[in-house]
Formats: sequence, structure tokens, C-alpha cells
Amino acid sequence: MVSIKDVAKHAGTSFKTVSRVVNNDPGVREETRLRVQQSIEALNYRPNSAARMMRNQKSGVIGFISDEVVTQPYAGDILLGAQQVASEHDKILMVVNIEHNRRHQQQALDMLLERRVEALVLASYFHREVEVPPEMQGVPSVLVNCFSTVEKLPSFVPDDEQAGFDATRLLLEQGHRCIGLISLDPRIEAARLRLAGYQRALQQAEIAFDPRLVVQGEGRAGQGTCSTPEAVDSLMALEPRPTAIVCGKDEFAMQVYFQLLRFGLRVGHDIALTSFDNQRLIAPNLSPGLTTMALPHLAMGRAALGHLFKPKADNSIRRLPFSVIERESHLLKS
Amino acid sequence: MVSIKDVAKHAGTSFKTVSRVVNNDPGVREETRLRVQQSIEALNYRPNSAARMMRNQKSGVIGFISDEVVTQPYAGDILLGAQQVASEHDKILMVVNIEHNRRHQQQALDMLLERRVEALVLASYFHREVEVPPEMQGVPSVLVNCFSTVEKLPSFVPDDEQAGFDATRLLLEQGHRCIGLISLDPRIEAARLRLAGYQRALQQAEIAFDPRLVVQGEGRAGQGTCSTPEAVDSLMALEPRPTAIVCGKDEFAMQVYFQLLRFGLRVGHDIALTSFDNQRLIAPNLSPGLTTMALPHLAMGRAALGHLFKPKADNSIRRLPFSVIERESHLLKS
DNA sequence: TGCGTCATTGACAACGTTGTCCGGCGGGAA
DNA sequence: TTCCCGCCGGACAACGTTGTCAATGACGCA
Repeated sequence: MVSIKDVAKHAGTSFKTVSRVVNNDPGVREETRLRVQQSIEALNYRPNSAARMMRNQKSGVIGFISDEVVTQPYAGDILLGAQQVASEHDKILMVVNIEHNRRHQQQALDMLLERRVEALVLASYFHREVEVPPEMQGVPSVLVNCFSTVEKLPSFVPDDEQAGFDATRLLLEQGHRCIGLISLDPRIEAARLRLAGYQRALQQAEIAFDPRLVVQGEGRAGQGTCSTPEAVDSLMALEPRPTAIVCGKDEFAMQVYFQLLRFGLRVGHDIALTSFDNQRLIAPNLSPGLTTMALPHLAMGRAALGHLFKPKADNSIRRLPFSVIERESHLLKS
Repeated sequence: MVSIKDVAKHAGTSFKTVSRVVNNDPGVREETRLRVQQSIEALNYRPNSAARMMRNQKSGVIGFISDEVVTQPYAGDILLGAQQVASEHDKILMVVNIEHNRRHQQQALDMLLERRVEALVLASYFHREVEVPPEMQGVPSVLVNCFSTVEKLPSFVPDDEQAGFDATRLLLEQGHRCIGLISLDPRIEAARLRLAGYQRALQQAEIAFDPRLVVQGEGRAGQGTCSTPEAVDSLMALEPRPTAIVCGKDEFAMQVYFQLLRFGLRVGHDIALTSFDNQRLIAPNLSPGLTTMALPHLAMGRAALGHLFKPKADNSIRRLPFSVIERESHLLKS
């Protein structure tokens, strides 16, 4: 590899002069600077970042531990937001995707710490509680789309409760009084929060909460497993029948569209729907388009990294708002 | 930061002995080794990778330039496959997501080269031709999901022609003789190849190619733009009406399900469908489930990195097979 | 007892870069 | 003409690590 000394030899100066040129030091004659720059070009010289790092005792690297973030649809926007802000501060992100096991995570962490990362980001592809490895206390760290109740670390998560409220409110505003909820697996953080938001919206509208209107669309319930079509069936069997449904996620909503057809019901005509996630593969391609709450992935990524660069000692959990994406499914047309 | 010398001082040896322990050199007395290891634990020492790198003249890093790969659904599997193979060879991947502009790409490349990456991977989120930056000639490089006709670099792309053939063959085997194709924007590589596969399958079945059966589901055609619902309409207006449709991608297929309902036609009963991509958000959630050709993302990532570690001088384009994911949409039930 | 051998440990250089310090040179002022 | 100052370039050290070689001591064998 071509080093600074090779450039010096080529340009006929000392290597220190080359260093000055590279680092835009004043105090190099214009003529010399030009000659050096030409040599750099000619030899295709690039400063060795390892040597710089050793000398400066700074890596310029921020570790990004991704729990499936990069392989799940659109959670990648977390990474995108993080990379944007890192780049604004002349830092680069070192991304490691870990699969769900301890040993793999430990390896990733060791690798990042040996590279002397200046900060660590731990991001999950869905909103959940995580075990924070003790090594993360050693460097400035943030959590994205996840949190910890034991280790106090700044966390950036979506405001699922408010989203649940908004998704329900949209339907209430259309005059619906009997609104079903097809909920996520209750072991998931988002499931509980969105349900809470649903209940708050009903309460605010002075509608009594009817537990029969809440059914699970996935996971285990009672003896066996449950599925979205079954959830639709049980809602449709109720008396009175709900006139609107809040779906726990867009995949549920999609299945709801099809299952309702079995009852001769069309979304947007006979029944209204709202949902969560704004999966760009699903929501706009349904007919009518699905009204859904978009996760603030990009914003979480940006906020988390922004926090790293501002010396706030505040380790609380920030809840970032969803965006309401209004299409047609929450409206009824005759 | 705690260095090897701090450990040596703590353990009461020379720093060279610590180095030996760290690198599992034989020729350290067991007692000494133990003492050093305790000091390492106590001080929480980690070798500085920058110093190692400088000494060894090897970075152990492979650069992964991602053209939106990590932010598009499931293209992230390319990264996953790449990371798996890299890790098997004790290399780590440095991932940079570039947005679609020259300057950004140049920055990413500079950064990676300054870090002395041992190889470069350029991956695109969809199958297309790319301009290969000249710097990539300097280090071993591979292209994933993209190719170049000017620079000769090993490339790993999906076999879209064969997939087009298979998607059509599935329908021919069910006895269909009049099969529509809703094609991608023809500027896309996959569009042309899948069409070619469709035509080859017809030819093999001795069915004359009817250009009216091929309609675009996106992009520009004739005077204005075209959409999937319009494509369905024009196919349904044909005489005789096609009894099956090959959809250019799962998003098209999804819209086709809904548009066909307008004609009172149900997929899986009145008309058969196949598609491409196996988007896990779409294909299994349609009803009936969508039969579709899964892109070999993981395999491409693995193959590309595998190639880097085997000294094959073969710079040809490898086409990796799709997987046929048979659900129910290609079958007709009465 | 003396010498060779082996096991164990330590001293030193070098990787490429940059900060500090110093020396040399040219120009302006007394 | 001489002295001083400012400007430019070079020598050197240090960052943390590992490969090479040497030093030390113990031990076995003649």
C-alpha cells in the first residue's frame, strides 16, 4: 500500500509536508501544495485510517447493533435515519446484524469495542424490552425501538398508546360506536399499549368498554392458537355487529379485507377499518387504500443519534408519534 | 483506554508476555498465563484493533456498499447471506447505505478504502445495470443483484428468464392456453428477462405469442402512465378472455386480486395467478395464497462472498435460480 | 563439573500518521 | 551590513501491537 512517505518521495519533500497538505494545514507554499497534491493523485494515495486512529485516539465510528432491523421490511429506516445524522457529524456507522442469540451478540459487541467505537446504538425491529449487555455501560449508548427497565439508558420508541388512541378516534369521528379491535399477541409491548389507547379513546367518547370486541389475531389464546380470519369470524358473530375494526397491524388488515368478503362485506362500504404500520407493500395496494398509522422509524433513528451528540443526561424513554396516513378504508361510501 | 502495557504493569510482566497470552502463544508458563488473564479481566482490557491492523497490514474488513438494500423489504437478505459467509471466514462487513447520488457514493468508497477494506461488495436492491466506480478495480470486488457491461466483475443476479419460464409453465401445466402477462416497467432488467421466459414457455408449449396478452402494470406506455388496474381491465376486455395471468411482481398480483373482484372474478376459482418476489408481507396473506417465485436474495449474498474467498478468475455473470413457492393461486377450484 | 538444550521471558523495531520542536532561510528595519 | 522576525520544512516521538531475536535460568547428559 502506498504510504505518506511514498508520496513525499514522489513529490520531493519530507513526509511531514505531505501530512500538512493532507490535513489542510496553512504554512505550505502554494507551489509545494500543488506538487504534493499532484503526487497524491498520481499515486492514488489514501491516508491509512488505522494509523490516524491510533495517533488521534479516536475512531470516528459508532456501532449499530441491529436486531434484524436490516432484514425486516422498513425497520431499515431506523438505520437510514441514524446514518443520516451520523454522517452530519462526520461519524460513520458500523452496522452489525445479530441473530437472536447471546453468543452472536457478544461477538458483535467485542468486535465493536475492539474497534473503539465512540458510541453504541442497539436497535430492535419491533418494540420490545431488551437485556442490555453490561459492556454498553462503558460507552455512550442509546436504545432504538426497544427499552430496558433495569439499565437506565436513553430509549427512543414509538408512541403506541397514542397511535392506538388515534386509530380509534378516526373511527369514532366517523360516527362509529361499536368498534372491534383485532389485537397483536399480548406478549408484545405494542399490543398492550395500542389496546390502552383504544380504551382511552372509547372512554373519552363515553362508550363503555366491551371486552368481547377485542379479539386476538395471532398467538395463543385459550386452548390453542388463533388467527386473523377466526378473529373476524368471532367479531362478525357479535350482536350488534361492529361497524368498524381497528386492526393490530397491516397484515391483519389485509387478511380482514379477504375474510370480510366471505360475509359479503366490503371495506369502505359496509365496514370501516384502520390499522398500524403503513407497510408500503400492503397499505396502498389494498382497495380501498388502508388508513393506517405509520411507525416513526426514520425519526427514531435520527432522534437517537441526535441524542448522542447532545450532552443531555436525560435517560428517560422518549415516545415518538406515529403519522396518521389517511387513505379511504376508515370512510364509508355508499 | 487501557492498553497492553497497563495489563503488563498490573500482572507484573513485560507487555510482550501479555501479547503472547492474548494471541494464545504456547510458551507461556501456565501460572503466568493465568495471572495475565486475571489482569485482563480485572482491567477489562481489549486489544486495539487499529494497532493490530497497522502491525498486520490487514483490516479484516469487507466493504458492503448497499444501494438501498437495507431499506427495501427483504433485499436485506442479501446482506444477511453476505454477513454469514464473511463471519465464517473471520471477516467483518462494513455496511454503508448509499442514496442514489454520485457524491454520497464517492464518500462511502473513500471511507472504505481509507479503512483498507480487503474486498468490496456492491449490492443493489433491484436487478439492474450499474456504473462501477473505477476505485473498485483496485480491490477484489463483486456485484450482487446488479451487473456491468463495461467493467468485468463477477456478478450474482437472479435468473429472471428462468423464473419467467417457470411462472408461466406452472399455469400451462394446469391446462391454461390463454395466459396474460402484466409486466414491469420495461426499462427494468427483470421486465425484459421475465417476458423472455414467458415467451419461451409458450413456445415450448407450441402456443403462438399474442402481444395483446402482454400489458404493462406500471411506468409509461403510449401517451401517459399505466397502472395495474388498467392492465387488468384491458386483459379482461380481450376475446377470448385469458384464464390465467402472470403478474410481474407481488404488488401487481395484490392489486389484481382486487380489480378482478370488480369483474366478479375470484382468483383460484375463476382465474389463476402466478407472480414474482414472494414478498412475505403479501403472498401468504392473500386469499387464496399467492403462488410466486421467490428471489434468491440470501443465496446471492452467500454466493458473492463465497466467490471472494475462492480464487476463481471467472468474472462472468452467475444467474441464481428463484424458488417456486406454490400456494393456491395457480390452481382452480370449483 | 561443564556444556548443550529447552522453556520462558524481555528488548527492540516497525507499521503510518500527526503534534511538537527546532533549524534554516529570506526579507525588512536600524 | 547586521540583526531580528516570520515563514517554511524537517527530525523526532508517540499511539498499541506483534515478529524477531536475544537473554536468562533450569535441566539433562557426558
